Amino acid sequence: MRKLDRLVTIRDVAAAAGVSVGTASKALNDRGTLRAETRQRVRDAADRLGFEANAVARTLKVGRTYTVGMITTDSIGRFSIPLMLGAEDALGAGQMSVLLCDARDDPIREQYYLRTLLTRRVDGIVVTGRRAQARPPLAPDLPVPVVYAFVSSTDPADCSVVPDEAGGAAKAIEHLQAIGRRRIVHVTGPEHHSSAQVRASAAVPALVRPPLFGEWSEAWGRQAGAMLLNEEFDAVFAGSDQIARGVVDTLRSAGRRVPEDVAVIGFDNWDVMVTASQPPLSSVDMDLDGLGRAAANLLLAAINGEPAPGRHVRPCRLVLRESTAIAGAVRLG
Amino acid sequence: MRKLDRLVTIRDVAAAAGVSVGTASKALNDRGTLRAETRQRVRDAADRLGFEANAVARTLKVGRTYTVGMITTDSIGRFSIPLMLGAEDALGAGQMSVLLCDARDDPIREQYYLRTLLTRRVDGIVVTGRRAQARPPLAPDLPVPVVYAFVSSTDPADCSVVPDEAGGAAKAIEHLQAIGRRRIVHVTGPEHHSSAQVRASAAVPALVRPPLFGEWSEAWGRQAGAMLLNEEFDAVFAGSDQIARGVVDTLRSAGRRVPEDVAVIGFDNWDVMVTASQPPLSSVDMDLDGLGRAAANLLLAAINGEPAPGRHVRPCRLVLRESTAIAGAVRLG
DNA sequence: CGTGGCGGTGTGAGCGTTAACATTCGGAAA
DNA sequence: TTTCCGAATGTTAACGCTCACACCGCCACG
Repeated sequence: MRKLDRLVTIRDVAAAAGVSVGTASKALNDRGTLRAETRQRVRDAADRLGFEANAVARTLKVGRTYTVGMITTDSIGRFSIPLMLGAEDALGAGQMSVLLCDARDDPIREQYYLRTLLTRRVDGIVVTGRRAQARPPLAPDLPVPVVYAFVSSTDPADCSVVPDEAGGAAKAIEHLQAIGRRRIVHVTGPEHHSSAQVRASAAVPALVRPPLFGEWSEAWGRQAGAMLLNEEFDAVFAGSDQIARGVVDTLRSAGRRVPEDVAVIGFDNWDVMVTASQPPLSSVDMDLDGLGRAAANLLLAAINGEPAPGRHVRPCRLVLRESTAIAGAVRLG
Repeated sequence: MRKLDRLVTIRDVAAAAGVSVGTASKALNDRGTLRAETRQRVRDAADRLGFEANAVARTLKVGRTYTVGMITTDSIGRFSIPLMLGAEDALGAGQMSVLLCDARDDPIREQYYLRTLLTRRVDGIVVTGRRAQARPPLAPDLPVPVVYAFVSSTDPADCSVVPDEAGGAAKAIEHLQAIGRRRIVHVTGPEHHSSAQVRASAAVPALVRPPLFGEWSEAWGRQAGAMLLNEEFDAVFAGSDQIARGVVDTLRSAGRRVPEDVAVIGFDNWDVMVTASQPPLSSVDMDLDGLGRAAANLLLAAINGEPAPGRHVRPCRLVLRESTAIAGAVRLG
């Protein structure tokens, strides 16, 4: 009796327990008034038959899928992952499942996925990923709430949650100043990239020379380091950990000591870079995991009828390591 | 008329087109025999009303969800991502959507997700992630096919698809020998990790000294490099790109030239490491993307009633860069 | 002129579940 | 004894869609 050719339904359970489907439903969902003995009998039958309620049928009846779509605009990369995980975690706690869609920055793919998600009647959508600039809204007048995480929508009425990159940069600068550095330089990514711009703008009042814009790579960090060698400076604020590492490598092989001669702070707090660098890098952490979690919670709230439109800015955290550890200074992490 | 308080259903479309629901269904799905004019009229009505077929209802009727679950056993990391993307891509081409589950190597979470997926009536499940060893099956007697990607199941009857790590290691060794190196050393990850073991075993016949087991980190690479400095060798096969980079850094700062004095090959072909290293690293590529894609296709086949049980081994590719580029030798990618 | 066949369309059951409503039955109150 | 109430359970109509089948003309053929 254990094995059927089809999956076991609530009717099978009801029959096995000698009750009607309605009663079985009540017993399994703790609704209505039932004798404790009956309830138990139904549950035993369900266990015995290996019954798993069909979420599809339930969905059709009650109108909610308890599923959200997650569209990543850039190809899923180093930034999307913590975001996704944070979001997935927060959503899972809310009994939500996540449909994964990798749109690869291709508008056609994105629209295709959007239709798929709507067809599947997701309760909401979170859009994540890195972008050089804010992105246009997914589509106008969607029947479900949408939250943008890390990327922000160009429509200020959309709900976006983003890190306070300017604030993070400011923290980095302040720390460098706090350990006595006055001649700070900034080397970062491409000027057309809004992250590079925002971080640079926050840093510029404290800089001893104009920011060096380039790429987000270690190679560029090395190159910039070499360019700086005949200038006078005692601190580098880098736009990314990779850049920072490149800079550090060049400086050290040119005989400069880090942090004694030059203190260095990176950005992203990417474990691989930050710990492998010699010395380990102080860095600005955007708390992408928390960002994903926050986005998920905003989405859950919106689904429950309490939308929070607008740009939500979350603080960055400065993580200190040896690359800014001067004698007597605090050292963390 | 455009906006209803509820989503527009096929009845609305049928009514608007002046036909019955059955006819509307046929028109929208290209079934049965219909007058071209009728078909068009229905479609126009559907477009006009913004109709999106309810996949949930269809699923309930036809019994297939066109959804698969993807469970990552380790927390989603550097290895899972290309796997996931490859799988997602291949599945998407088969009209399948992917439910993402991050089990974080926690059996409780894994079972929870498994139940969720079964409840949602997924058509199949792919299990991905890195593991020190083969993992036990998800559960016995699942009603849907399961494919393990990268990890393999301890049950040989399960369908797993894994990279030919031994073959990859052999390729690395052969290449080193082909460029004339005879005194090869191997430094790799922890001995209890099956990847380290397998790769080392394949390399050991060609080695000039026993493999150095340690960690999967750059720091260990540096440490091992230092340990090797007073030995005689002309090539290093590293168990990972991070280790390789650590080794290279140490060797170079000790005055050894790479590749002239010592040729170095890494493993994983992780872009960030491989290109940032100086010189860029030759490396063994496990083609994780292809692995994910293959896993997805095996799953699709199994769903369509053509299971391919057993361990499927896929070849690795050697990617050559400057760290093994001796004068006159071929240089790629 | 009757009949069969076929193109075109409508009808209705059913997928598995839930929830509103109906029914039954025992016991307490009148 | 009748009546009524409430606890316990049964019945059934949805949810939106598809598919097998029924139906209805019309034309061709015998």
